[in-house]
Amino acid sequence: MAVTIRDVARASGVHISTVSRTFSAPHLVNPNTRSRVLAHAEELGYRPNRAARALITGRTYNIGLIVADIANPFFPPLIKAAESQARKHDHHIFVADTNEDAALEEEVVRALAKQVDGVLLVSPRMSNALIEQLSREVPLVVVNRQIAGIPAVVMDVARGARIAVEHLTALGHRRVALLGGPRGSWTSREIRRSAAATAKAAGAELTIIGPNAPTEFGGLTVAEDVLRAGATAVLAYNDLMAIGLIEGLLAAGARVPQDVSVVGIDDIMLSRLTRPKLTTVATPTAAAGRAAVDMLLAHGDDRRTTAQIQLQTELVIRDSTGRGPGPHSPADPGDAIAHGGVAS
Amino acid sequence: MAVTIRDVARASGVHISTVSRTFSAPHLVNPNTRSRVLAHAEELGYRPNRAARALITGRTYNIGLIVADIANPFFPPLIKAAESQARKHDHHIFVADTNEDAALEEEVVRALAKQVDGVLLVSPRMSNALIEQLSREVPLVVVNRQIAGIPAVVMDVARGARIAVEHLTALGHRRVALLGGPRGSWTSREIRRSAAATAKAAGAELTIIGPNAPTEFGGLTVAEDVLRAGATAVLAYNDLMAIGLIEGLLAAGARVPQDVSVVGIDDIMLSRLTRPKLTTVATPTAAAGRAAVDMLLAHGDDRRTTAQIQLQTELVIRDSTGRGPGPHSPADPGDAIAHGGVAS
DNA sequence: GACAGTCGTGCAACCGCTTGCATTAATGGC
DNA sequence: GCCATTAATGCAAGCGGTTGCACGACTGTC
Repeated sequence: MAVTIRDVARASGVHISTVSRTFSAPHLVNPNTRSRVLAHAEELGYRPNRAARALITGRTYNIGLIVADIANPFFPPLIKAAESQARKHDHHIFVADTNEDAALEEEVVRALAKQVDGVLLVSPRMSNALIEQLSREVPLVVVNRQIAGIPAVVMDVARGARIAVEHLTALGHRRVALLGGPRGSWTSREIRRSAAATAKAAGAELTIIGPNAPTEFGGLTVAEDVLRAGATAVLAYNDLMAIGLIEGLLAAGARVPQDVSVVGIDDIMLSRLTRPKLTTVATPTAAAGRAAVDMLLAHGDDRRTTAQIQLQTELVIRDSTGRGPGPHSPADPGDAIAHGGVAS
Repeated sequence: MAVTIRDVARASGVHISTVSRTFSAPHLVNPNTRSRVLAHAEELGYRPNRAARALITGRTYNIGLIVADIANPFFPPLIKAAESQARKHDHHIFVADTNEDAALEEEVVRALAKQVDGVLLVSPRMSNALIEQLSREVPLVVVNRQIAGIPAVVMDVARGARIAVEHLTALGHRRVALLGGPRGSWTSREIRRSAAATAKAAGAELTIIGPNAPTEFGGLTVAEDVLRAGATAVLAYNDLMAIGLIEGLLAAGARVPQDVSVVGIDDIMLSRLTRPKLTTVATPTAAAGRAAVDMLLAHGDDRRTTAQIQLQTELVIRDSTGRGPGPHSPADPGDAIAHGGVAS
């Protein structure tokens, strides 16, 4: 039913190989023949079947992109950037959502493996060992995870967490809570490690709460734990949790930032729109999407690239952080700070 | 390099057709042979190549899903629902983002056509004529558009718009503005038609502003137009625009809802989190995603299904709407209304 | 005018898998 | 004990393309 290369060949009075070359190696066919073939192809509405081509060339011109949860506003800008970058190279993106489920991740990678030229694994939840194994089955670029020998794009969340905690301690906070992310998240571990070190250096106490679901609900449900811990400041694994936490705190009668300061991570669009506006660590998600696609496509050429690139993060101070009970650093004017500005 | 059916056949000492049948028609092969083949397949790590299978069977077990803008929070829940529904039927979803660009939509449909069993076209921007033409090239289910002869899932936004406008006029608003959506949007036309009729019936004046980009920015930039038009109430094409509008109004010194009431459409997650919380028309996006996948898969069986299903919408009254200058209906208690409740 | 070198095209194998048909062996009926 | 069934497997064509190789027709050179 669909029009194939054979139909075009018949109409143009040439062999199928000539039609094939008209599309995949035009310089090899006589300009006259070429235009005749193109005319017939156009007329018949012929479109090369990429899947059939892939069978023999091994190139599908598709890229798989696996995320934990599309509905988490952190991912769409990354997906969008990856998609438009892929399109520039005539590739398409196959997006899959794994519902934060490590087992599903593995299944999806395997299912996609044969129909894509490579897979972008964004914020994976599975183990390093499994990722290494999968990377032997299909070219893989990992985002938000660092594994020796695997090409990766990571955000410098360690620095982000450090600056966020320094911001809080400079404001005079001495009891800080950290809302951990989901189990299996490399980012969450990085944040925890960095926040702990920074808090210690500043002589502040850090209470770790979690792991938690990286959602608004995950933040909402731990509001009581935060209050019970006596924390006056909180760094959340991501903005969604931070926003949920603020809801929970307000519902429990605590004021933000007067009673409790809250810092998120990601700087999703939402963060500018809530009241109070969220102070957060901005991560360059679109840049990460583009970079990951570029790495994957470069990957194809000089086989076994294992480059890893790190993107910078920035603290964006808005309205959800203010002075704590302790002495605050004179360098940091606290609640008199410029709102919405970018620090560091 | 990848292990194929031939490797498994060799290892098991059977013909490739037997291996093939072990996977695609197990009842045709002797249980002993089958388990031997399965054991060798497992050992070698064999996975059937779906693309190769598709070449001959015509079934790819993939579904294309095309949205205007993944970063618009309206879409992710739909995508997520579609994906999990597709997975139940062992299908995968190919997501593409067209950047609100009608020309790109066409290109993407054509590019996907051969690698999917069908395409879900969500909130298309292209013309009906073009959609009809494409539906001859690949099974298509359209979401948020009604075209004779094309299977579709639509939300009853006409009713939603009517109830929203009735809500506003009942509160005493007599000058209502409508922020139109993007050009090419069927939903936008439906809303306009319904809102106009409802306003007329209620003796209110309706000013149409737009078309606009269906984004926060699109709403932000028309805040001045709204004030200039003297409207005391606004119905926006979607929540994102409504939220942007509120920002713009606040920035211009107007209070919401005291000076201007704002109603959105979609009930995206964000709407519960802004201040004031947004009154909006909830659309069943997840249900739409599931329904669309079901229709597409059913489509395959009894060829040429042209069923169209309509999903209901509901007004969710929150904090962005309040009394207007005119007499308000006693049936509607205005700003004393239960917040967050679901009306109608 | 003979020869080497291009250029353009056709031929046929093949990518990994499915499937109609042929073949063989085992089963059962009488 | 013979024939008709049935079950299990092999054979080979083909899905829609790509590509190495061969071949013929032109070029230009001397």
